[in-house]
Amino acid sequence: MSKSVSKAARAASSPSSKARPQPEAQPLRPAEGLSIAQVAEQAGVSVATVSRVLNGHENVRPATRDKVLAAVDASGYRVNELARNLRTAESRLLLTMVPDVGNPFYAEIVRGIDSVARQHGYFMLLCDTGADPGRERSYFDLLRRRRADGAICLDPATIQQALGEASSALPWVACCEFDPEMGVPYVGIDNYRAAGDAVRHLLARGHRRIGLINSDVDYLYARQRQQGYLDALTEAGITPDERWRMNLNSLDYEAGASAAAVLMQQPHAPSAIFAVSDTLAIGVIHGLRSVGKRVPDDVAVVGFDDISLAAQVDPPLTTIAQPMRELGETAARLLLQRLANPLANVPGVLLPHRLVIRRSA
Amino acid sequence: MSKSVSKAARAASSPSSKARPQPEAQPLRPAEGLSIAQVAEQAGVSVATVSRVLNGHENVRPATRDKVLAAVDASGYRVNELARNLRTAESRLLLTMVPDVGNPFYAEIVRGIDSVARQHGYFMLLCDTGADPGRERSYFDLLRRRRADGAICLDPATIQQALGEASSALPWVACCEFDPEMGVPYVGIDNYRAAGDAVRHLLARGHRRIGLINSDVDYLYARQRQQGYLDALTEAGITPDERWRMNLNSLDYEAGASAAAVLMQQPHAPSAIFAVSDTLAIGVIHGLRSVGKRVPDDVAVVGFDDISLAAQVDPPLTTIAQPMRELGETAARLLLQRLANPLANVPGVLLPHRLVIRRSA
DNA sequence: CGCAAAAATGTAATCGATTACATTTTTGAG
DNA sequence: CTCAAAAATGTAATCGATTACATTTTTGCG
Repeated sequence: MSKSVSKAARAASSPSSKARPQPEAQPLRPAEGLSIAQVAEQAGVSVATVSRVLNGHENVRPATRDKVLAAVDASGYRVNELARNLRTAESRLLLTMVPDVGNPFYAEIVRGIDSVARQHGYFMLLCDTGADPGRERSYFDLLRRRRADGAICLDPATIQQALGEASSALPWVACCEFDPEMGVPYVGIDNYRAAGDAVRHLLARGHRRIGLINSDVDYLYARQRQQGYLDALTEAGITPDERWRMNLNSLDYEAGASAAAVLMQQPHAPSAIFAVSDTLAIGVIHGLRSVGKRVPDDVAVVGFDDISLAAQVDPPLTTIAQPMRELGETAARLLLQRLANPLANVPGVLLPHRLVIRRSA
Repeated sequence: MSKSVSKAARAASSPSSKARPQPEAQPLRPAEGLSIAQVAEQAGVSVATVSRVLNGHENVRPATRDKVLAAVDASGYRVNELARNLRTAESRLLLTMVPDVGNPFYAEIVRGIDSVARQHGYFMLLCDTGADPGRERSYFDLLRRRRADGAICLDPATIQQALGEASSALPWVACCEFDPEMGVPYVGIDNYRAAGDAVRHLLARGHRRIGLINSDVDYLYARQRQQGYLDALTEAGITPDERWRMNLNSLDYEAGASAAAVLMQQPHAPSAIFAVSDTLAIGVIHGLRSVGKRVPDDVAVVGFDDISLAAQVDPPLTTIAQPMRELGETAARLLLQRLANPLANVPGVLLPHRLVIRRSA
């Protein structure tokens, strides 16, 4: 485990900013596997024929095909995809950038992507962007280095950054966070309307002091949801109070819990809280309980996403359901479309959301 | 989106059992990127020199290095890793097989793997084994096809199958589910002791009717935990009742909820339940509540794993903590060790567990 | 300054597949 | 049976890097 790490290896090179560990003098791994040439010899045909059989081309006589297949079976030959990939100039890998696989919302989207990718013969290269703090070099470089054929980005921070640069020429798709103006294909929901729906539900229940626990307003989705929240209040004749709003830079349970506790310390504390993610909302419920508030009797809570856990907590969470699986599947399909036809302009897609009323509000 | 899928493409070929979509007559994508040769020309040196600069080899005069770097910067050249990988015979990809990324337990392990892999210049190829029902062909074939350099398997079902076959020659590591006899490196915890600890905690609280909600006993870890449970009861002078035990083939919340409901319908229902995963346990709490039982007053619950959510539910979950992050990190390190030195025999590693007492028991 | 050793650079083989194009074999109409 | 067209197969170029080995340049001691 003591590989020497070279100093240079600048630009053009490997993961993030680290230098690529050198193979250390070893005389290139002595090709362990069989090559197509050996199989061809065994079968008494040319490499071209073997390749044709393996790739299911037409124009191979059944007898020949059988000979080849027999040789393949006998030798246990497996295609070397490294070589195939170089020749066909595709990696058959789809890069998926997630801020946090641990967040069940993203996990479910990832499954959607994975399933569509597999159906089309692609595998998924997963990058947990949050895990790597020193992410100077853009992950999109992986595309340029042919590490992946295309990318799906779920991380709002990375998406923002990419939209800022001129990355729109690269084959990628934005998911959940997007800007319709930028010409980058996207999937998402109507965040403005969704947030409005959540707030209107609380208003209908008689709440007038409604808090918002949001993520960083640098993100478009956060601004859209905030605007939906503000407009819904204003339309109901309520002047939003800035002290009801909080912005967090994390979506995990703990963040929600402590934010709720803080919010409740105010003199005119809200009687309802809208959190922009279920993980936050679940933390909020926990935080409220820890300061002696009951949900929904003292404070109502509405979440966002409808992760599978939302129905299991106590009280079951009222939330805005996002079609996570479909978001992932659609993102993958858009990307594949774009790969198949780089010129066609791929549309943006908005999927429907849905208010799921449970007991927390 | 209408790629024709070839019929043949047997053996030796692409993902799972599907045939690889044909490139469809297109005359091989016209090399979009710059090649090292072009950069070499621009810099007025040979390709070898460019390569040496890019890989940080010694013996390059600073002036030359600068020329090359300038040419690289000017041209925006990026290494084609497809070509590099073929030449160096490594994909720099680590395959990670998970039964379900949606399960927070696995998600956290995945992060551990990812972080170590990245530190060593590897990326992670994620396969959600559960997502693909028709997984006839072994995922380990991805190793033989050079799609990945090594694999970490978290899926007990896949591990069992792999241990059955003679896959021990392939560079892979088992995580969480393992058999010390098989010569395959592994990381995990002492399941027998851990389960015993959980049960003994419940015994100490005065419980005598203790239920077990377990996964399929085909899995070693499930058998080990069951044995730990049984022995702990026996040692306390209690004859285990078979009706207190349930085996599920899913670990998700719903499975736990309905199992709990079933368990409570019996005449001599348990006064405590030990579930072998926190997701199950959280479902159990929910299920108990739905049949009118309070936790921990009517029924105590102990979980397993200590996912971050465990502290956030109501009541906070007493559980056996597994060092998830470390499990993942260790698995990755063992694998890298094995890759660096294929001959050395890599040891099995048992990491410590810990009983975390909260309010559910 | 001369010259051997060391350092820098270049040339070309190589990794293992795919496939354009050339060649051979098969087919079947007359 | 003949022969042109169609089908099957083979030959060799190619993808773009890495690197062994050959060659040139630099270094520095006498």
